[in-house]
This record gives sequence, C-alpha cells and structure tokens, in this order.
Amino acid sequence: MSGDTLRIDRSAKTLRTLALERMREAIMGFHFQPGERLVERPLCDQLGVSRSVVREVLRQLEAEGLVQMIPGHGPAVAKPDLGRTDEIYELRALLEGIAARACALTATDAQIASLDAALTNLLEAWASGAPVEVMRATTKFYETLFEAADKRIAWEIVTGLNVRINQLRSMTIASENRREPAIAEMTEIMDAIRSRKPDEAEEAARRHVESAWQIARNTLRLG
Amino acid sequence: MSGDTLRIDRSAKTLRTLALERMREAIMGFHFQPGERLVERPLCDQLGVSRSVVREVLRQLEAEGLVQMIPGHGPAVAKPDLGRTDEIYELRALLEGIAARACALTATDAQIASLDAALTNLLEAWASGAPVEVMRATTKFYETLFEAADKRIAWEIVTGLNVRINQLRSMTIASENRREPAIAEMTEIMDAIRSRKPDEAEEAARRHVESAWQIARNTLRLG
DNA sequence: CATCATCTTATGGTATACCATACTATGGAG
DNA sequence: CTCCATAGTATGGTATACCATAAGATGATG
Repeated sequence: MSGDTLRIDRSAKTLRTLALERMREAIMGFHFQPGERLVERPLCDQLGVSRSVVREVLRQLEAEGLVQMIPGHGPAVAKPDLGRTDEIYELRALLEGIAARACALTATDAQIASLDAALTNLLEAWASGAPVEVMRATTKFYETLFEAADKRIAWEIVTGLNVRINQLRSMTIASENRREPAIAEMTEIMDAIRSRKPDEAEEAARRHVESAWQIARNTLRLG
Repeated sequence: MSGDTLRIDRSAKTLRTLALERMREAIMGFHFQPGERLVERPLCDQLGVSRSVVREVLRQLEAEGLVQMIPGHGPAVAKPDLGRTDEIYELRALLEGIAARACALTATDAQIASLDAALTNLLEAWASGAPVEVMRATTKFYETLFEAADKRIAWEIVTGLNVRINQLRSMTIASENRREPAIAEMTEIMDAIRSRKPDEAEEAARRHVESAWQIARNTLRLG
C-alpha cells in the first residue's frame, strides 16, 4: 500500500467521518491486505489527517470488526474468521429468510416495485461482469428487502456479518458459473415475494444463502 | 450525575480500556440517564483522564450503540429504541432458540455441567432478589449456553441486542411475579438440553424470550 | 561463529493547546 | 414589552508534543 490515493480534503462533513468512510472503503475494497499492519503515523500521512483522527477512526473500525488490535503491535486489518464462516452463513440464512418472509407478508406495492428495480439493477451488474458492481447491487437489493420487511436491526446485523466474510463473498461472486444460479435464485425470491408467498420466499432466501455457502466452502477447501 | 465515583486509576491495562469498561458499566447500570448529555470535558474530570481517551472511548461506545451522537450537540447516552423492541425480541427468540438447539445436539457433558452450575447461580440470584444480580447471572447463563453451542458470533449479536433494551430488560426482571415463571422457563430449557431434545430446547428458549417480550410490551403500554 | 547485552528507533499511549462553531444571555431599539 | 443583534462562552474538532515501552539492530565477548 503506497501513494496518496487515500488523501482526503476537508469540506462538508467532519474530517473523522470522511476518514472513516475512506478507510472502510479501502479495507473492504482490498486496498489493504487482510492482516496488513495499520501503523498510525504512516496512515496520518496517507490520509492527510492527524493522529487523533486516525486513532478515533481505528477505534470505530475496530468496533465494526474491520480492524483488529494485535497486542503489542497495534492495529491491523482484520483477517477473515475462517473458523466462523459456517456460523456466519447460518445466521445470514436465518436472517435473510425471515426478512424475505416478512417482506412477502407486509410489503407495500411501492416497496415491491423498489425491489423489482433493485433486482433489475442487479441483473445489469451481473451483465457488466464486474464483481465489485455485483456486490454493490446485491447489497442494495438486500437493503431494499430488509427495509421493506421493516427489519432494520436485522439489516444492521447482516451488514456486520458481511463485513467479516467480505473477502469470501467477493470470491464467491467471482467464481465460475455463479452467475446463472445466482440470478435464478434471486428471481425465485422476488417471485415468491411478488406473489405473497411467505414460506416460499423464506425458503428461496435460505436456499440462496446456502448455495453461496456451498461455494464458499469449496473455495476454502481449495485454498 | 456528579461526584468522582467513576475515577479510574492507572495500573494494569490501558487507561482507555479501563475507561471504556467504567463507562459501559456506568451507562448499563443507569448511573447516567438515557438521553443525558455526555459532555467531554466534565467526563475527563470525572474519569480523571484526558480528552483523547474520552473521545476514543466515546467512539467505541457509539459503535456499540450505547452512545448516540446528536448532530451539533455531541454525545449523549443512547435512548432505547422503543420502535424496534419487537424486532429485537423476535431476533433474540430466533438466536437463543438456535443456540439452545445446537447445545442440546452437541454440548459435551462437561459443558452441560457448566450450564447447570450457571443455572444454580441464577436461581441463587433470584433468591437474593437483587435485579442487577439476576441480570448478571442470566447473562452468564446464556454466555455459557452460546459457548457450549459454539455460537460465538450469535452471542456477540445477542449481547449487542441486549444493550439496546437494557432498560426494558431490567424492568422486566423487576416486574411482579416474574420470578417463578422465569425460573420455570429456564429450567425447561435446561431439562431439554440435558435430555438432548433439540426441538424442545429450541421451543423452550423461544418461549422464554416470548414471555419476557410479553412483559416488556405490558411495561411499555403502561409507562 | 554464536549468543547475549545494550542501544537505537519505531510505535502506541497520553496530555494539552488551539481553533471553529453553535448556543445563550444580555442589552438596545422599535 | 418584545424582538433582534451582538458578544461571550461552552463545546466539539483538530493538531501536536511528550513519554513509556517494545521490537530490532549492532557490537562485543565467550
């Protein structure tokens, strides 16, 4: 990691907020490698802010699970918790399942229209072939889903879980032959919601997570 | 809030860690009222540490959901999110349910013995009649349960959820006639786990949360 | 040549100083 | 008497200085 591509300039929001977002994006976008040390003073130079700001940002990222404090060595980019991936996928299946169910039960027509739009966007992202776009559109789709299901807390939790398996997720999406199944699964979720079938919606959502889980397992087994 | 009962002295861990724990306890123990402003400089005086420490602690507490930043006014003790209590109890029922199930399926005899011990402790706490003791023992019991179920992430999530309804929880425990039903429900969970009946364990755990939920609803309706 | 001790430096922890801004109180004008 | 303007103060945002400690390098001694 070098250069000053991270440098922020002060304008609207607080420096801290800007720095936080910049760092979060940088870590999630793999501009830092998992396990890479985040030495405070170099970070100050790269971001162009003082240590106070950097340290507060690191505390926040630590609480979010993106940064780990290594005793005696300070902060480092959190390494994905491979021993916990099963639990994480299990929880995602559970949570996305209940959200899809609630959505099928209570979403307004307008909300379903938003979901449709988000799905269209997701299909376009798959067509574009850029994994980062697919990931963003997927996130957006689920955000809309949880919003329509009125499960704000559950959404926060899922977001937190995804942070921990960010690397795995991007590998899953980039894996060969993921496109068609993923599109089919998402379409099933959408269809079940549209036709107001809660059981089917929950099942479809769980299946989708479980199929991603399967791929993640394979990825881990290989290397 | 006044006096210097919070003052920390530097010894083993970092000042920041100590201050963090002290503040977390103070908020969870209602030494600060929900909504109360947490002005930085007075906090420095009360804790006996510098603003750097206080600010980093506040960032961490903010990320944990115990502190909210009010735009233009700085930090304040987070007010319970009354509009989200239903969702929180729903999630707790879900998570504690799967933990109890997994525990019934996979816990070792030693782990079940630990659970038994934690339950005994909980019964003693109920006998003592001190709500704060009951809450601590309850937390300990569930921590043991999730540990035995090997659901570390789920436990972190439950802990985070409980932070948001801390106030409500303490009122629930302190409510009249809660003691006997609570003891009965916990005993059912324990019995189901001991006799390795996953379905019953999950059901019992859900019932326990739902009965607390019911009381919380009543509490909210009244006051 | 290996090993240990010591010195240097890198790093995080803590405190403080300074600045910009937003709230508040007070006084004057209408 | 009321309302607005202005000054003062409280508060958070940012930067920097200082200190303790732990890691790493270098040299001396066996």
